Order: sequence, then structure tokens, then C-alpha cells
Amino acid sequence: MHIKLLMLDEVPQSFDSLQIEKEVYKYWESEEIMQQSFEINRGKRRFSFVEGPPTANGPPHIGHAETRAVKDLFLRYKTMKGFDIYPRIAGWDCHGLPVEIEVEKKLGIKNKAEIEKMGISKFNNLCKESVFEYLKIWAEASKRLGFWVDYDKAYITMKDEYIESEWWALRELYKKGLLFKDFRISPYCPRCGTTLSAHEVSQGYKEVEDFSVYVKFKLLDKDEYFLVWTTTPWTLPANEYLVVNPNFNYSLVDYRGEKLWVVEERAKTVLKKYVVIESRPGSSFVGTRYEQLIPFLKVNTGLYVVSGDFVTKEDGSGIVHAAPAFGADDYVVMKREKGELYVTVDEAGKIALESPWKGLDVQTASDKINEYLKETGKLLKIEKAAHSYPFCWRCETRLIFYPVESWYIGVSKEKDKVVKYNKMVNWKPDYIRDGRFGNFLEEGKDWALSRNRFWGTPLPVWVCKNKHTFIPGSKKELLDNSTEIPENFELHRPKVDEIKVRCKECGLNMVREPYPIDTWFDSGSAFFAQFHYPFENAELFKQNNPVDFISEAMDQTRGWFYSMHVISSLLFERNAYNNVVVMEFILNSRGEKMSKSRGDKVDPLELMDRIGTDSLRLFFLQGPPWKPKRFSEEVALEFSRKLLGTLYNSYLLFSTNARLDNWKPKKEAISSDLDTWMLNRINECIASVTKHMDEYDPHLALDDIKDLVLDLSQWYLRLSRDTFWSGEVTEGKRSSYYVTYHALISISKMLAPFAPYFSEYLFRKLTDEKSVHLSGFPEAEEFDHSLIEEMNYVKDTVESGRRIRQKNGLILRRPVKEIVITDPKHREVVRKYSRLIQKELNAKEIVVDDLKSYMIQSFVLNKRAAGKIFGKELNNAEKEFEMEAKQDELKRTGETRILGKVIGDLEVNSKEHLDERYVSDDVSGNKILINKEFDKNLYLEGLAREMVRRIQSMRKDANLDYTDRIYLHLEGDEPLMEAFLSFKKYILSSTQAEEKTSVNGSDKNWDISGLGLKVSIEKAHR
RNA sequence: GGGGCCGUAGCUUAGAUUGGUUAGAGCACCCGGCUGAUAACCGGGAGGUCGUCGGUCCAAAUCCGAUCGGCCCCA
Repeated sequence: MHIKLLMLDEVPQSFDSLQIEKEVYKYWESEEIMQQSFEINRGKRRFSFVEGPPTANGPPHIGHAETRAVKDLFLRYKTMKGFDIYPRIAGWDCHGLPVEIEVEKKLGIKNKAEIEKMGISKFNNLCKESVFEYLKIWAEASKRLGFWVDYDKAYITMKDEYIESEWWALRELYKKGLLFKDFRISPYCPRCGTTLSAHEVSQGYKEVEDFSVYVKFKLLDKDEYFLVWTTTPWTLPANEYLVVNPNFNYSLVDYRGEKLWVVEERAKTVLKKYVVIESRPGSSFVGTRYEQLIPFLKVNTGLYVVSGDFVTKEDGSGIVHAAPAFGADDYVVMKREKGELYVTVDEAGKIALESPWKGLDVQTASDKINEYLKETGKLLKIEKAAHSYPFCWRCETRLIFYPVESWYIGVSKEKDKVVKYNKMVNWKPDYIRDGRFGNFLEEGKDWALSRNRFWGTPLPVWVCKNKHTFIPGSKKELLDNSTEIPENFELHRPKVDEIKVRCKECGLNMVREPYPIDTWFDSGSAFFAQFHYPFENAELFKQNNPVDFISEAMDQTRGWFYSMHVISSLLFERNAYNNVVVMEFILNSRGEKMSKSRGDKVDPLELMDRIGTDSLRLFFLQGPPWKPKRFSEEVALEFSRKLLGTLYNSYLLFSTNARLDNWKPKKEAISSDLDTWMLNRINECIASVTKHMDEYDPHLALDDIKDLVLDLSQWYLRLSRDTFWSGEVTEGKRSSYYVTYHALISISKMLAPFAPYFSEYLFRKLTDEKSVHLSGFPEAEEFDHSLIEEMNYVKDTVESGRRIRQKNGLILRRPVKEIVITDPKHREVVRKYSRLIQKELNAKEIVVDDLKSYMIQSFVLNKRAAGKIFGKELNNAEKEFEMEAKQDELKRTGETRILGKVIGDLEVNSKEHLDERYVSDDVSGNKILINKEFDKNLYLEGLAREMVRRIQSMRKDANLDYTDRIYLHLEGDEPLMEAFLSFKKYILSSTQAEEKTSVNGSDKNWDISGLGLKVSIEKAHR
């Protein structure tokens, strides 16, 4: 008769994680457990978090699932630890090129002109709609994954309030002199009239054959030349500097009567035959003036040599010509030298300089310039070489580098701060801080903020003809300064372009700088803009700054981690976040990146349907998050089956018995050393898990939990089974129930952040509380580490004992008479756990004693010495010496007579060996001795156990419940029947059997070490 | 082209900061055992040039250099 308790619910015999997940999900939904978890700690200690907003313009992939699992892990942990995480909201990144491209694809258009033709208003509205197209799938997958954040209150980067906060930030930066306009030299398509992003450029590389030329720049007032190599002769008319590497050595060589400077290592390749006149380091040329190569451009600056580390000796001559308008390095040189920017090419890619080449496109111009150089004797040589060159991915036009106006954030000016605040961040793994991220910060590049696109946060900069600048720090400030406001005004193009603003200083109309800004500025502002700070929630912002915890994948080192860090450093003079967990990618089973084209992308929702959410989450945390993982469903399933399946069965064993005994969860007096050990073991685990979680090492915490589950199942419960099965409810049994209950509760709580579904299921079976996620994380009580070490010793001992039995053919089912442990150091431990050891090793007695008592000393003749005495009789002497009496005599008196002659110490060697009645092995170092003698009684007892095992296996085959009783009849060979008679009580009680001469059930014939046995059983009727 | 991380058994991996027993575990495999919670467990076996080469050292998976392969970022 089963009495159903409120707690300790009955569960199915087999573990169905998918079914459990369904039930739990439904329960969370109907009871609004997630919402409650947001509220439960309001007003307590704060832990702050900010979501790195994804752009929901495609379905989430497995990498998103991983970051969400890791974020959620820590949010749940901190919630259970009693922290108030508020706000705990989702966030969505709405702007940017990826969104525009999605819309372009849908419309079947591919350039800016077409967008302008259809109207920015229409286009941007489509972008706005497109952003949320995948939102449902994202929210569904995230919820299913158990990523508990408030989706209803998500921050949205395209809302006016959010943008307004960014405007405030930009105005603050402007006030600090950190927002300014400058040129940047970017890849540019002269046909489309547009710059290309790095991503676009990398798509368009092609292998082409181009002419490259070596030209001679004459030193001023000297009959010497700098030899310079270039693949873009059209840039030569704009030459402003020559650049040498200060660390290289340059040679002046006589080449066909001309004196040329060239880097030492390249002279041979470039010139073949020449005579070296002298050598000088590159640094010595700095400042040397030279004659203009092509005299059409009027230059006021430059025409001297500068140094630059970017100059290599891989190709060319080691001397580089700089035309600042057409090269990024060149531009940096010009800035450093405070030179001027000479733009000799127009926006359509035609030469604009008054010269014979005016109006030619750069390619044609290059050919003509080559001819010109040849005619004027300035060309040394011309060659054709294949190299890869970028083309426009849309129209296949050659790209050129071209100066484009852009607004910048002056990171370089504040580099020291940016670097300093990074030191205050706890990076996991720590090498990111000084490695990948730190190195990037050291570059200290200014942040190019403006984009030549449509859909984004508008740059809040208005300029009038007199170059007066107006930068509103809020929507209100803009409106207050406007003379005409369009209908349905919002902070997006085209409305912000249509608003009329009059210059305060001169009264002229102002025009907005037409750019939207880099989307990274949107997401990088999340830590204050999500609050609409500083317009609202100042207090809330203060409580949540710096953010305690963020986590994203590795690619964000130059994305979100960077933008947030820079904005915070420049704006608030502090780090934006305290702890950041950086994740590596999930790879396919071959260790490659998953990709659409390879067809191995995994849909997280499908995956969760197949293997379950807990399995997926556990898979992510098997190793450190910052190690790339090869994904495999099998590995994920195996791990979770091992952990959760074992836990499930532990609960099953416990609950079945506790229910039968009508035990109700409550604290009980602890009555055994095994129970005390388990409690200490649990506390040790809690302490360690807490430490690892606090240090953001979740994988180590999971290892700890797994070890505890195995200790519970494979050691504690296995050894406690007898207690559970004993008939009466004794003090010992109550103690075991309590300890097991306590272990299961503790584990379900510790596991809750990792495997939220199964933990909830288990927890709810054990208690009548609402949810494990609303419960507290277990607190470790003091524990005695020596108790844990003692048990480890016991485990080792048992393990060695089994090994020794196995190696000596003493199978475990047969009891042995005695086991001696020759380790006086652990005398007390062995005594304490002797019953346990005895049972595990199936021994009648456990003895602790000195090894000495089990070593037999024997003597053999020292043949060299004895040979002198016995000569040819040595063999006979040896035989006589082996006799026990002689050995005894020697041991007693130190000498004995052999073949009539007295021998003593000098003629013998002594030897020790283990008493032959015992066995041991080298591995245990003779610490465990097993007495292998056995008598009839031991023999019969062994047979009895053999019979029990066969009967049990037949019960199992007959699908009997283990409380069912049976009728039993045995027939067989004599020793077996004798064993049955001698151990009848043991056999009948352990198989729940009653002896009967005629049994009407199933029969089976067994062979037990050559003895025949026929077993008949029948289910007994009550 | 520059920077970063990684490479340990068929698979998943511990050990690398701090050089020091026989490189440790799990899955799978083979032999044996235990078993009325368990697709569990226990003992044994097979399986490793610790990616490769070189260096430092009495001693290298560990430190250094090169090289190959995978992944990422940047150009």
C-alpha cells in the first residue's frame, strides 16, 4: 500500500528529461515564476547586469544560445545569493548596415542612389519594421533556453529616448573637445561615389597584374637619388614626403654611373649589379630635402624625408613615397608633420590637378605618368607583377584610397585613461585584458563615428555657412532652437534633416551634418541610455554603474566591449563594467566554424526539442566558456544523462523507500560516521562551488557538483541501501533519510543555475516551496576536511582490496576469513570504518596489525662462503638447510649444524616473504593482506550468495516489484543443498521468499562453478 | 601581412602561472567481477613520439625559439 505524501512524489522508473522540461516550462509560465524571481530581492544588495543587445535581423544560432546560457547562469546564481538585479531587461540593437542590407535585399536594390530615389523616409520605415521581424523567434528561443530577463521592458536603441541619451553623451564629448571632424582615408569606389566598409572590401579582392615602377627622387643640391617603388603612379604628383624606416640600413650604390640610395637588403634584388659606396642608418636621413618629382602641384609643405615604422623591406626599395590623400599611413605621417592635404583627384576618380593628365581616370593617368617619367629620365625601371587588389563588390570598379570627411571621437587624446580603466576590469580569461583587448587599446586609434548611410542614430551636429556649430544635448534643446518642426517629428532621418534651425550667432539657417553614427555607439551607450540617463533615473544609473557583470563572445573585444569601455572612460572617467566573461565560439564536430554554406548551422530551438535545454546548457559549461568547443549532440546527451540521470535514480531510490516508511522531511539526529561524512562532503562542495561561481569559473563549479552527485550515488547511497531496506524505521534509517534528503536539496539548488529545468523538477518533488529559483543558494557550514580525507583513505583501501582479490582469483561473492591492514598510522580510521570495509570487501574480520607479524624470515646459504666449507657437498647442504628445524635453530641461536659442520651469520643470507596464507600486491605496498584460507563454512556461505544472486535475477526477469513476496523451490547438487540448509534464513529473507515444495511459476537451471541448480519461483498471493 | 587563443588516447578532456614519482580522468573497446535505484558501478587490459623540429636545464606536456594545423580579430 503506497501512501502518497505531499512531498517526495512518486516518479516514473525511467528518466525522461524532455517530458520533465515540458512540465516545468508550463509550470513556470502558469505561476509566473520568472516575474517573481525579478521581484524577490528588490531592495537588497545590488548586482548589476546589462544585456549586450543583439540585432534581431536573423534567427539566433547556437553561439547566441551559449552567451545567453552563460549570462543566465550568473543571473540565477546571484539571485539565489540574494542580490537585487534591477533592471534585468533584454535589449535590442536596431540600427546599422546589416539592417539596411536586409531591406535592400528584400527590395532588390543595391546602391545608395536607388535608396535616395525611393526616399529615405520610406526606406527607414522599412528598416524599422524589419528589425523586429525575428524578435518573436529570438524571444521564444531565449525563454526556452531559460534566459530570464524582462522581455516586455527591453531597451530599444531606436527609440527617441535612447537616442536622446546618446545625443547628450555626444554633446558632453564635444564639450571636452573629443568630438571633431576630420578626414579619414578609406577604401572608396569612384563609380558609386561611396566608401566601403572593411567587410565589403574583404569580399572584393582579386588577383591582378599591374605595372609597378622604380623612380628616382633627386636629393636637393646633391647628385644622389632616393630610389622609390610604387604600384600607383597616379599618386606621384601628390607626393609630399619620402619615408624611411629609421631602423634599417641604407646603402648608396653606384649603378650604371648613377648614385642611388636603397635599403641594403633589397639592393641585390632590385639592381643586380652595382657598387656600394657607403652605408647609413635610415634615421640619419630624417629631414633631408629632395626635389619635387613631378612639378605640377604647388606644395607648401613637405619634400623632405621622414621616418616611419610601417616601411618594410619585403618588397620595393625600403623608401616609400607618401601622398597623404591616398594612403592611411601617408595621412598619419602628414598629420604628424603638420603638413597639408593635397587632393589631386576628384570624387569621380579623375585627375583634378592642372597637368597634362587632368580629367583622366587614375588607371589611364598611371600609364601616361609612367611615360612621362621615362621621357624625363626619372624612371629607373618598370615591371609587371601579380598581386591581389580590392574591387567594388557591386560594380567591380577598382577601389582607391580617398580622403573622406568623417566625425571622430578623440580616443587617442585620452588613450591613457582608456588603458588605465581597463586595468580595473576583471577579465575572464585574464589574458584578454593585456592581450587582445589591451593591445587594441594601446593602438589608441580615434573612433570614426559617422557613416554615409541612412538608418541610424543621427549625428546631432548642425552647421551654418559661417561654420558655427550647434550640437543639441537633448531633443528639447533642438526643438527650442528650431523655427519649424515637421509633423511626426522623430530623431531619425529624414525628419531631423527637415527641421529648420537658425544659427544663434549669425542667424543663418543651419544644416545638419548628414550622417548617422556608428551602431557601436548605440550599443556602447546601453549602460546609461537604457535608463534614459541623464534625463531620468539618475539614481538607478548610479546604483548600476559600473556594471558588475557582462558577457559576450570573443568578437566583441573590438565591438561592444570596446565601445562601452571607451564611452565610459571618456564620458564618466571610469570603467563601464567590473567583470566580463568572454566566450569562445562553438565549432562543428570537425573543429570548424559553423556556417550556412557548409549546412552545419544548428537551430537552437530544434536542438532543444531534440536533446533538451538542460543538456544544451550543461554542454556549454563542461569546459571554460572561453575555450572553443566542438559541438556534438552525443557528447551533450551523454554528459547530462550521466549527471541528471544519476541524480534522478538517486531520488528514485530515496523516495521509494522514504515513502514506504512514511518518512517526512525533517532534521534528524545523525547516527553514523557515513552520514557525518556525507554532510561534511556536502558542505565542502557548497564552499567550493560558491568560490568558483564568485570567481566566474562556472566550469569548475560544475565539476564539483558532478563529483558530489557521484559520491552520493556511488558511495553514500550504495552503502546505505541496506539501511533503507531494513524492515523497521530505526534511528539509523531516519538519519540516512535526512542526509540523503539534505544532499538532494543541496544539489538541486547548486545545479539550478546550470540545469534550471531538472533542478526545478527535483526541488519541487522534495519540497512544497514554489521554485528552486526563488530559494536561496545553500550556505556552507563549517566542515572537517580530515573526515573527507579519512573517507578517501577508506575508498583507496577498498579499491586495493578488490584488486588484490581479483588478481588472486578470490571473487568478491565468496567471503574471506580475514583482511589485515598493516598501516598502524590509520589504525583509528580503519577501526572507525571497519564494518564498511568488511562489507565492501566481503570479509569476516578486519584486523590492523604490523606487517612484521606476517613476514616470514627464512635463510639461504651464502654460496660463496658456504662453498668454501662444503665444497662438492654444497647441494646436499642446501637441502638439509631448508629443513624447518635447522631454520628455527638458526633463528633462535644464530647458528646451526649442517652436514656436521657449524654455520652461522657469515655463511647465510636472510630473506623475508609474506606468510603463504596471505596475499597482497605491490601497488598497495603490502598494506592490505587477505587471508586466502577458507573452510567449509566460508565455502557454503559463498554458495549461498551465488544462489541469492540467481534468484534475484529471476525476480527481476519476472518483473516483480521488490516488495512482492515469492514461493521458492530449489533442487541441485549436494554442496548447494547443504548451503541452502545452513543459510536458509539469509537466502529466504533477502529474496523475500517462502519455501514451498511445489511451485507453479518459472524455472531455470543454473551452473554454479560446475554445480547444477534448478530454481523455481512463483509470485506469492497475499 | 600583424595580433590573440588553441593543439594531450578513436572522442571529450585534467595537468602548463610554480619544470621534478609511472601524463590523470570520462566515453567507446576487450577480459573479469558486483548488482533488486541506476543506460549505474568495481578491478584489470589495450590505446599517448603531450602537433612537429630545435634550444635552455641534472630534469620539459610545462620555459624559450621556429614550424605545421584549427579558430578569432585587425589590415
